[in-house]
Amino acid sequence: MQQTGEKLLAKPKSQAIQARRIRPTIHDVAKAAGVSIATVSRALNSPDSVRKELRERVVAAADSMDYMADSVGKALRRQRTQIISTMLPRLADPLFSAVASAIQETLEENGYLGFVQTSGFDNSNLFDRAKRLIEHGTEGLIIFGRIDDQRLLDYCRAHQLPLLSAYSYFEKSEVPTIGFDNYLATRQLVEMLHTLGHSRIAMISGSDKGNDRQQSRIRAFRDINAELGQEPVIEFTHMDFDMADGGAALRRIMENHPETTALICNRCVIAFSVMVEARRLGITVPEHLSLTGFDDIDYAALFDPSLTTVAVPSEKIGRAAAKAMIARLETGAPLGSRRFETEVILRRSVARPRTTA
Amino acid sequence: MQQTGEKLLAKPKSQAIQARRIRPTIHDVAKAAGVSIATVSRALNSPDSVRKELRERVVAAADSMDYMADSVGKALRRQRTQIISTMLPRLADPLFSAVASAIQETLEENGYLGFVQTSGFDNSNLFDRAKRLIEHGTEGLIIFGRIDDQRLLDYCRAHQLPLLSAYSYFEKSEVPTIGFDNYLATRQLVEMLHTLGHSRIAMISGSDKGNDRQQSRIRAFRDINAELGQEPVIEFTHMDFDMADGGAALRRIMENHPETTALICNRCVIAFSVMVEARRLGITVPEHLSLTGFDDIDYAALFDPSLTTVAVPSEKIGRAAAKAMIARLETGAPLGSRRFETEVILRRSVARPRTTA
DNA sequence: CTGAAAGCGCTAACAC
DNA sequence: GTGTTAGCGCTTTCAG
Repeated sequence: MQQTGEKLLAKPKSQAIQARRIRPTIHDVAKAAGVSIATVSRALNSPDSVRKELRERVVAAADSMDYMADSVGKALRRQRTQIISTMLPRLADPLFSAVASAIQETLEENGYLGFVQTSGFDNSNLFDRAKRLIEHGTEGLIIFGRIDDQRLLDYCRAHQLPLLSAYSYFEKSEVPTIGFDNYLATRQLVEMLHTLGHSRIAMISGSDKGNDRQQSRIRAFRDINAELGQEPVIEFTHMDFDMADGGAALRRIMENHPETTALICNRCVIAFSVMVEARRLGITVPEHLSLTGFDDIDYAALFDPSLTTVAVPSEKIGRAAAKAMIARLETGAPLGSRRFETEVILRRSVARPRTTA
Repeated sequence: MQQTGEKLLAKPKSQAIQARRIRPTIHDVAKAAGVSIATVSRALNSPDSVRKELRERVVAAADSMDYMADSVGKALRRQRTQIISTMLPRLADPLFSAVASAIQETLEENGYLGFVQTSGFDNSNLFDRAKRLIEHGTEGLIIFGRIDDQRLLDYCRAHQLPLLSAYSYFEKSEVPTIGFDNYLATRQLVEMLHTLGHSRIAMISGSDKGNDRQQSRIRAFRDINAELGQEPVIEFTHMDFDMADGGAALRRIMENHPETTALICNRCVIAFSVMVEARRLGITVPEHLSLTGFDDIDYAALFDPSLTTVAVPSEKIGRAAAKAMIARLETGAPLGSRRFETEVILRRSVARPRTTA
């Protein structure tokens, strides 16, 4: 390596231990091409600023040894990592993985890379998991759902780390939100059922602890019931962890509220497991009981009967979130909120209420 | 900052431009605690080597400013990033996201972090996508399925980048493989159908280009047919991209080979879309046609009729792959291959063949 | 158009 | 037990 005489003194000792350099560095390329490391850097990053002949020599040398500039060194020097990380409840779930996929794709298209971190469904304790992402150079953080962790909010504000909440939209929010209005969407769903003639509607929700989606959907349902002077029928599952738990909730509802004609499940997976149990119990869907899901994951249309759901533009939301974060990082333009529309997709799992009973 | 007099000359110029340091560095902590940066590093990384009083001062200072050691600087110095990356066909798919999830969890538990990169189903062109991961400091690479990209193999060998193929197991392989034997599993599945009395079996496969899973399953099916002196009936879908494409394959089979009594779908999603089409065509499953999937994703049990599949221990494979890679990185012990067992899960979508026809 | 050198944040010799 | 300092790989002034 071309070092000054002084530095050569210290060199051999430490370096000689390692057998052979695992990955070529800019120095190796410079040596091979007979130029300085500065020229290598320029030839590779801003080719126009280097004389053709030299440039070609550098490129040839770099190619011959499969040189890839080390992003770690680059990041340290440039003080930019181009890493945008995402936190979501789980990865092994069609909904979350669809969002994650859209985000990752968008990042990739724009030369970014991202860590994906799972956090469970409770958004009130995100900081410790976010920490690892931040330590590793995360320049922007996208969180699935509302951020209920004050520590994380404080940290990001104090250290100017761009933070974005994706999937749920909130009119007023300390942090920009890109997503849809869960409250509104649920109201639309219930109104659709009302229009069909259902007046005895029950809800099965996932745990609402630290989960703004469930909270908003429950609130919408309670509000509607209150407006009608009805007592809301809500059962909770722990479907988040156990695929089969929706069945138990269905049994509780059918026992305590046999007059129920329509059942709103706050996640598609809940609806699927309810369907299985309904089949087992001989409850026909939709003849005896109408059933709805939420999020319209691909499988909703494949089940028999096909499942009525609220279609959420998850991919669009994911892309929008990633794009917004990239724009923020590139131009410094402040992040803005954005509301997406949802649509009730009426499928075979919903029909007019049974007349008997 | 405590620098020697010389260096201070160059300092103020460049630093003064930036308003305020976004994220505190080890120098900030050192200054606040009135110690050297070395002591900060020691107090945080090997607390025992620092006098209690000083240690507490350092920790207090660090906490007060939310100090997090920058992994970029750390990685550059230590020449370790603790990043293990994964490449898989897609993310928005229950199978792949289950594997990704298991890998990510295992990494996290062990203080590692990982990038997840999607590559599509064709494993013959992985290098360019892997490049970005390698550039960003990936120390070990886990690839879903057999690696058919010679460039990637060459690169990893030349630069000693640990490489692991997960999900598919191969007896002989340049690269260690952790997974199951697709050929064997398919043979088991077909034999089960034979035992039940099926002799006219067809297969619907996904594209087999660069996809060892499909290739092995097709080969097993061809071999069995050859042993029986039968002409194999195989249709291809492009389900990889279009959820509804399984239906067209079913129609082709029912038209050209109406004698078929059992249908092997090489992925669960194919089977689901076939089920939908069968319903539409009035073909009853399993009475008229037995149906099998592969991979046993959670949804297989929820469909009506529930789907017979080959259960693959995807999570175990993911965890094993991640653990093996970590062990390789920590101890230097060479990566080994490992074969997992699969099991045919007989569910309602399979019955004895219809006697008429 | 090219090279020398500084320095990003950190750890680990080395010196005391 | 603590401080000083070199240097990981890179980009980018600054000279020439």
